Amino acid sequence: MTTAKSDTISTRISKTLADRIISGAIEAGSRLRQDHVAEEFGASHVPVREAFRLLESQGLVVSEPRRGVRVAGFTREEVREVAEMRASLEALALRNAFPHMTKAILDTAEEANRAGDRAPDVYAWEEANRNFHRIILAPCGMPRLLKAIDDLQTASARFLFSGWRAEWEAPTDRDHRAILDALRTGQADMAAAVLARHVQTIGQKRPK
Amino acid sequence: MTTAKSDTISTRISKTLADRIISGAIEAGSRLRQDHVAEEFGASHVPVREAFRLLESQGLVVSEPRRGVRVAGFTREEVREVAEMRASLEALALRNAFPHMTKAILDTAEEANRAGDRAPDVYAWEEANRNFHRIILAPCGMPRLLKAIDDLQTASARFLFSGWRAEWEAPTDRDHRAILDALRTGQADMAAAVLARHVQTIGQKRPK
DNA sequence: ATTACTAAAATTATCTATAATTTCGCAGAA
DNA sequence: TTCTGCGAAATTATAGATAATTTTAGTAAT
Repeated sequence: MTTAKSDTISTRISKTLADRIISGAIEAGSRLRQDHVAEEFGASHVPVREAFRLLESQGLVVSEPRRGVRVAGFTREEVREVAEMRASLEALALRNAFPHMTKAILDTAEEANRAGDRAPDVYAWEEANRNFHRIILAPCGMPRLLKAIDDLQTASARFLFSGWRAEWEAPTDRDHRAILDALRTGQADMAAAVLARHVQTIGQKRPK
Repeated sequence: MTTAKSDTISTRISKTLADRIISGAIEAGSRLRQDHVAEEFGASHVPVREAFRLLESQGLVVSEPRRGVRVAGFTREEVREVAEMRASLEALALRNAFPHMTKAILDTAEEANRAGDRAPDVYAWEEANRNFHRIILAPCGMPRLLKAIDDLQTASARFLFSGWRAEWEAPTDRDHRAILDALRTGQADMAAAVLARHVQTIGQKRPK
């Protein structure tokens, strides 16, 4: 949410646009015109083009050679694809994180989980949910994997905010607790299995 | 290898640099200076910057805000990471490709496999190997997944060419045949399991 | 009414120039 | 010798201008 301090103009533009795409402020399929974006941000279009490339690598826009970029659409198929990739990669990350898991980490994760329970709206809930996943996966120490998961989580969030899912229901939190319990009792494979199933359910709710 | 016809200058530059990084012509850790690259390609540095972003998204270079880009290094850890991600994602792709598998596809894969046997050098072998994997995974029809796998295969190829692995030994081909056999006899899970194990062995040879 | 063609407008991609930042080497002090 | 600070050179990042391509709109022909 908070774009933090990001030195270069391209990244600042990129993050702002990403927020808009994820929140649904810019709808899928609409064109992004570099001059207009540049003017809005008071910049030239060179950093805008680089921001577009950033967004492209996250799968938020698609770019055709001389025809500009447009916000990536997401069909039921694409949502399922992202969910399956997340399930696969998050399970992998969790199995690798397991040997480095400490009580402190699990406690922090539990706190993130509670923050989700207290969340007043879907945006706050999404942030807490994302934090929970990040906290339990980060100890794997595999940066490339974590980056990939992060991009997939962004795509998932986009889906979540799109209104396909009317309410963010409670079962997810139950899953989170089940994962923590499994980790606490040393059942790595069980935890990974629950996590994989948990992530996949995200792609199955409310087929529009 | 053949860069094909790629309209924009950035992509042409990007592909050429990618080839050099993969083949080891540019070694890990060395800086890429935009002016020098621009001069070599007879272009300005604007498209060069975009090419850098492309390479960054593939994980071939790392970029620090005002300090330029350098060729991504690969430690034993990173190689293992890529191998595990490949194993996980290729298994997922294969399970999803299975329902769409046809005899024609399997025959084409077998032909790619034979091409690997006939390969005169490691570069030709790598191309045949990559084709084999692509052919059996493409029917899954999940573009984002296939793109991710493709980038990981590129990283693997880099490792293969780096000389860590002295010779590209035969067991891989045996694995390929085992995968084809499992697919032909309808054992999807078996095929996926062999594929996952097969990919992981790539990261375990010759620890320098 | 619909299609095809042409010209104008808008937009993308690139180049050249400029500003800002970092790197590198060297001088001087501890 | 080793560390610190200053200044020049190199390099990155952005701006402004230009060329090339695509889109749009309007007109004429079927």
